[in-house]
Amino acid sequence: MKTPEHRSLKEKQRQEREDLILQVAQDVVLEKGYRDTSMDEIAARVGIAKGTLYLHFAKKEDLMFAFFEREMQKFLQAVEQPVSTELSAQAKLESIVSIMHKDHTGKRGNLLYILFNSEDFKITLQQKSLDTLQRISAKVRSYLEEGKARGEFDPAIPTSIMLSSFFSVLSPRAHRQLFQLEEFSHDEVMFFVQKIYFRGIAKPAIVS
Amino acid sequence: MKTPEHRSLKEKQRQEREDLILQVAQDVVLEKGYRDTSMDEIAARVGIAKGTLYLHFAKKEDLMFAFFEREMQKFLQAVEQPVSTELSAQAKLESIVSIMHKDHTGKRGNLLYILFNSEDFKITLQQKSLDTLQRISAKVRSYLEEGKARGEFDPAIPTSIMLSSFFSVLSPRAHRQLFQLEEFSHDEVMFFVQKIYFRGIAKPAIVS
Amino acid sequence: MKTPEHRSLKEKQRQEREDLILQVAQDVVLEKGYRDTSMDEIAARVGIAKGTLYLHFAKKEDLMFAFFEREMQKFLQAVEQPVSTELSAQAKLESIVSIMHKDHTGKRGNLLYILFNSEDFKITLQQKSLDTLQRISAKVRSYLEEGKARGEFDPAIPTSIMLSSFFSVLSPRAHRQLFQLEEFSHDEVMFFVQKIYFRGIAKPAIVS
Amino acid sequence: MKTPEHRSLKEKQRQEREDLILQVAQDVVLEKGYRDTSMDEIAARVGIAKGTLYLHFAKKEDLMFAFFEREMQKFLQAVEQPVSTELSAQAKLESIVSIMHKDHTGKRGNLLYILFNSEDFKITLQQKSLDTLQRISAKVRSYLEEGKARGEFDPAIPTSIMLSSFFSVLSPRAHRQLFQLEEFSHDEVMFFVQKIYFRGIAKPAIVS
DNA sequence: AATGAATGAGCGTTCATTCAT
DNA sequence: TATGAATGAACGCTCATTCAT
Repeated sequence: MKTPEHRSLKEKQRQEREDLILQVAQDVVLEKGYRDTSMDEIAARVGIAKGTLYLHFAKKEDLMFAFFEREMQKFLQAVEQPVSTELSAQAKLESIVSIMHKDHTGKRGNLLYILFNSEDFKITLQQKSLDTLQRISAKVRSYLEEGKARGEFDPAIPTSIMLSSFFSVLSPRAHRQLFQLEEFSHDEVMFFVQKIYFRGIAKPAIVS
Repeated sequence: MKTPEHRSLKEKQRQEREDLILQVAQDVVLEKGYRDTSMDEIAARVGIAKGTLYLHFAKKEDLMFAFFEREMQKFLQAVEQPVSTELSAQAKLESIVSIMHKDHTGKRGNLLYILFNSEDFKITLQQKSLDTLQRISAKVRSYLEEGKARGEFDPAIPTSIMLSSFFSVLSPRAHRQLFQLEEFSHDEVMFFVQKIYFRGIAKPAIVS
Repeated sequence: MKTPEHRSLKEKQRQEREDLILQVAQDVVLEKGYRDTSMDEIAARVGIAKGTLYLHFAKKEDLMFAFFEREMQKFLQAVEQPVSTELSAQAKLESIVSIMHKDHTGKRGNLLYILFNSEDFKITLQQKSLDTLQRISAKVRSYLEEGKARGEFDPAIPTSIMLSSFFSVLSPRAHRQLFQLEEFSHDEVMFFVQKIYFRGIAKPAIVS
Repeated sequence: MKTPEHRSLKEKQRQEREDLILQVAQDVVLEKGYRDTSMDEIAARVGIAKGTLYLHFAKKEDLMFAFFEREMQKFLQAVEQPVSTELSAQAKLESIVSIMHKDHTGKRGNLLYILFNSEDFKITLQQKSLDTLQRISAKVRSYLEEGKARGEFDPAIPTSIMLSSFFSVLSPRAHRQLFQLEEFSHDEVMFFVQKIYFRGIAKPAIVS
């Protein structure tokens, strides 16, 4: 007899397993990269048969994409969280940076980076909607524009270039070597990097 | 009869072929990425047999590494070129940036990026000496220190963090999307990015 | 409480489901062929779990064989239907041809053909009794003999060869290309094919 | 040093191996059918590595198609051999039948039949040109038309239907059971089958 | 030294069959 | 009894590497 309890138990177990698969996949991808991560190895590490993997994800790419999308969605949600309009544009952007760096081990950032740059995965990424990524970009862009309008940021610098620089210099991946060296704490690094970035885009004082 | 001349002639030919192989490998990797570059294709494009490739490089990774190393050496030589000591630290760093971007198509930058991030190659790279990369870093670091000493750059920001930011925000790859969109020219982009970076690390004017 | 009624009710339901499975299997095999018919799809279309399929048929081949056998039985029954003895042998054979072609879409004929020629199924077919097929053959053979005895058919042609020719030229599958082209109607095609066949085996007029 | 002799020796060996592969493939397909013939098994039986198979044929289908096309080409050539115009249409068609039955074991006929009817292979066949098949058909059709014009065959029967019947009743496959039973010799069977067919399509004597 | 045919481990994916529930 | 999640052997195909010539 099927009761809702049964169903939800099954569903819960299924979800747990799916999470485990994604977790293991993440580990392997971090170790070996996208191409060298085989479905065999993921299955073996999870402790299930290869076929079982395919009950959860129809293709290798789907597995990887599931992870990627899940993370990006979390990011998007955090980014689109309503923020007090009284905050400065810089403060709003800093809150986004802090979301990006929430994961202290940097695992997530590394993983997204690997997937984002993987030769094969790029195709999947293009096929599937880039919507989430674009919405994230759009939010950052809107804060940059707002900062310009408010006189915080230099209107002479194109917003696109500010945006591109934002993601390149403030992403967790960019400074992973520093984090590993442990010369500085994660927070210290980010404090200085943000200092550099926000000074860099700041509206220059008027020199008479 | 084997004479030294013979030997060196042979040796010269061998060297030339090796260069050709590396050149071709570069082209193919740029077109297809690391994993989709097959030894077959390299051999075919060079016009030699696949076996001959293996007389020069025992493994695919070795070939790629040789190539990577060669590019880094070129870069290092350019970077270590003596520069007029009268130049500002910023000017010296800008000349390094211009070396990084010398190649307008971004070929070299892309290539190094692909290899540097390539999944299997990472391991090779870690095993082999990172000496060349470190010497390049050291040079940039020395200019940064010099800038601090001269009062150009903010001594409050750790040099390591300046260095890490330098490579993340000023590398050709970082802004490849902008280059592709062709909203801005390559030079425009680099002009603004450098503006951001150097303002970002500049010694702040004393506020009384 | 298990009563005979219960048993037979259950048994009846079981039988109904088995028929449904066979019916569905037929549809899928016709659409996709033997090998591309998966147990998954059959179960899904029937609306039962895959495991349940295996309570009825231990192997895929068994299911297919059951189905094959059922069709052949239907055919045999039709063929063995008593016929007026006054009919000519040719008329009797023509009624068998019309049974073979009864189904205008050629469904049954196609199906038997697919199974009969299907690669893996061949083996099963050989292992299981070919009894039904032989009884059908025997009936046709008896009509051919009868026709010879009556002076309708040429006694100089061995009956085996007439039989073999009967099934090869009069089977629905043989002329499927013609049916598809729709240059001729199904009935037209069969009219002419039978004309060819029966003229071919007819007792020749005595040439003085 | 490469001499023409070397090349041609290599080429000869290659050709021999290719023939061997096709031979083995034929055996396996005859035993197991198209789908159940695995590249692994072919390689194992030939005594080469699986990869080597792919040096000769890029896809499983290509291997099968190579065989199919080769046989059909042979057939076409024989069929298009110039024939004395003085021969009757029937004699011309009989010579085609004798070509079809040249292979006494019937192996070739069976193989072509299996391929021609294989669910997967059909696609390949449709993609590749059906030119050869059509040219063979065209030849037979032209002889049938000729026979009608000459008063040999019945003009009341559509040529398409004669053609379809020709291939269904006169193909080696149609009577394979008879050949196996060895009740009659191959030639006897064909003698009678042709008798049936040609009588069947003959122009009827005028009945006054 | 140079060749390129041959190798075979490895890949992603499928699906008939099993079995704990 | 009925389920459907889990299995794992098998498939077609690729390609870095080897080795007889």
